[in-house]
Amino acid sequence: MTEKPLSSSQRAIHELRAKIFSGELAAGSDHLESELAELLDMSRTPVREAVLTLESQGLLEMRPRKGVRILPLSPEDMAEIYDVLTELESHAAEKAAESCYDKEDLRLLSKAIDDMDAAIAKNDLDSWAEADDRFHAELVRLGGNSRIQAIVSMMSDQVRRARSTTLFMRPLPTKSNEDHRAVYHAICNGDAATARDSHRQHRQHAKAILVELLGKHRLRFL
Amino acid sequence: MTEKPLSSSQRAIHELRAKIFSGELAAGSDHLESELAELLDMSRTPVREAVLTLESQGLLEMRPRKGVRILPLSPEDMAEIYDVLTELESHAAEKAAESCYDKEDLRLLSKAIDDMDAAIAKNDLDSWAEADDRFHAELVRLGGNSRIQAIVSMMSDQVRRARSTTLFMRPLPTKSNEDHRAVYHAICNGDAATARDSHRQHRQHAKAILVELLGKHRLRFL
DNA sequence: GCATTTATTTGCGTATGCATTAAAAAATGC
DNA sequence: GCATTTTTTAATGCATACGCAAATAAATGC
Repeated sequence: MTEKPLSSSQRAIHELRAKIFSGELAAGSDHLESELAELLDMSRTPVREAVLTLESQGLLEMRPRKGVRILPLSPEDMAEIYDVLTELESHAAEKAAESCYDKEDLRLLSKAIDDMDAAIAKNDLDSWAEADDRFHAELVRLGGNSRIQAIVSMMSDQVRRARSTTLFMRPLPTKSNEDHRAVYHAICNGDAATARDSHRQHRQHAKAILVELLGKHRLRFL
Repeated sequence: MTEKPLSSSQRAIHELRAKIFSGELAAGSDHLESELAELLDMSRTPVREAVLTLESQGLLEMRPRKGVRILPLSPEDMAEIYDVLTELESHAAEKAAESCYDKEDLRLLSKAIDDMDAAIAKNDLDSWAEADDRFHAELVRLGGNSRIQAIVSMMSDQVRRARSTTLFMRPLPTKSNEDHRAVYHAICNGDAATARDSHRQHRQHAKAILVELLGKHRLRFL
C-alpha cells in the first residue's frame, strides 16, 4: 500500500539532496550531468530538471562545461543566511503570538522543546538537532505565512549540511532551550513583542556563536 | 557589438516573464507546454526548463495534464509578500546604515528619490513606479546581503503584475517620498535603528493601503 | 622552447519520438 | 436516463540523438 512510484525527476531531487546532505556529494565538488545521471541510473533529462530546481534553492550551481558544483558555504554565507532566518522567524513568532493559539495548537512546539531537553540529557546531539529543526519549522508554520515557510525551509536546508560539521565543535546547547521556552511562553500569552524579540535575540546569539566558531577553527568553507 | 545570442531557455524565461507582466499570459490562465513552445517558436524542452525556473520563483505552477497555470495573487498573498518585504528590506536598511556609506555611495538612492519627486510633479505614475523599484532595489543592494537581494527581487516580481492594476486606483503617493527621504537620511547619518524603523513603517503603511484598496474594490484575485 | 594555429574531444542545449497514464468520450448495462 | 465500464485521446515524463561550441590536445611556425 505504501507503494508510490515516484517520477524520475522527483527521485532525482530527493536523492541528490540526500547525497548533498550526507556529504556523498561534497561541497565544492563538480559533477557532470552524465555522471549524475549514471549515479542515479536515469537519463540526463530528469537530472537536468532536478539540478535546475536545486539550483534555484541555492544548493548547487550549473556551470556549463565545468559541471554542476555543489555550493560550499563561507562564513559570510552563513551570516547572510542567519540574518534572513532571524528576520523571518522573528516575524513568524510575532504573528504566532498574535494568533491566539491555545495550548493544544502549540503542542508540537512544546513537544519539540521537551525533546531537546531529553536529547541534551542523553547527550544525543543528533536528536537535539532534529528536534531543533522541528521547533523552528513549527514556529514558522504557526506564523501562517507560506512564503516565509518556504524561504526558511530553503535556508535551513543550506545550513543543514554545515551543521553536521559544526554541531560537534560547540558546547552543549543547554542555554538554547531557555530561549525556546521564552518564545513559547510569549506565544502562549499572546505577547507578540516579547515573542519577536526573544526569538530575534535567540537567532542572533546562535549566529554569533557559529561565526565565532568558524573563525576560531579557520573554517573558510563548508 | 550588442549582439548576444541568448540560449533558448534563457529566452523562454525572459519572454514568459514579460508576457506574464504584460498580461498577455493572464493570471489564472492555463497553458499547455506545447502551446507555449509554439508561442515562443521553440521545442518543449527549453520551455519546460523555463517553466521549472519560473515555478520556483512563484510566478506559475505546473499541474500535470492541466497545463501551466499563471498564478493569481489573492489579497492574502499580497499581505504575505508585503510582510516578507517589510522584514527583509528593513534589515537591509539597518545594515546599510551601519555600513558608513558616504554620499557618493548613496547617489543612486538619492537619484531614485529625486526621480520619484519629478514623476509625481509630472503626474507620471509609471515612471514613479519605476523609480520606486529602483529605490527599493538599491536599498537592498546597499544592505549587502545577496540572499535578501534575491528574495526581495523575487517577491517584487510577484507584486509587479498586480501593481499595474492597483497603481491607478490609489491616491498619488506623495507622502511616500517623505518616508524614502527619512530612510535615506538615517542611512547617511549611520542611524541604523531609525533607518530600520522608518523603512518598516513605510512598508507596513504601503501594505495597509494596498490591502484596504483591494478590499474596497472587491479584488479577490490579480 | 614558446606562441599560435589547427585538430580533436567532449559536454551541453535542444529537438524529437515514444511509452505512460490521466482525462475525456463513448459504449454498455440496468 | 443514469451509472459504470470500456475505449479513445492527448499531454506529459523521459530517453535518445545530434549539432555546436568550449576546452583540450596536437601540430605548426618561429
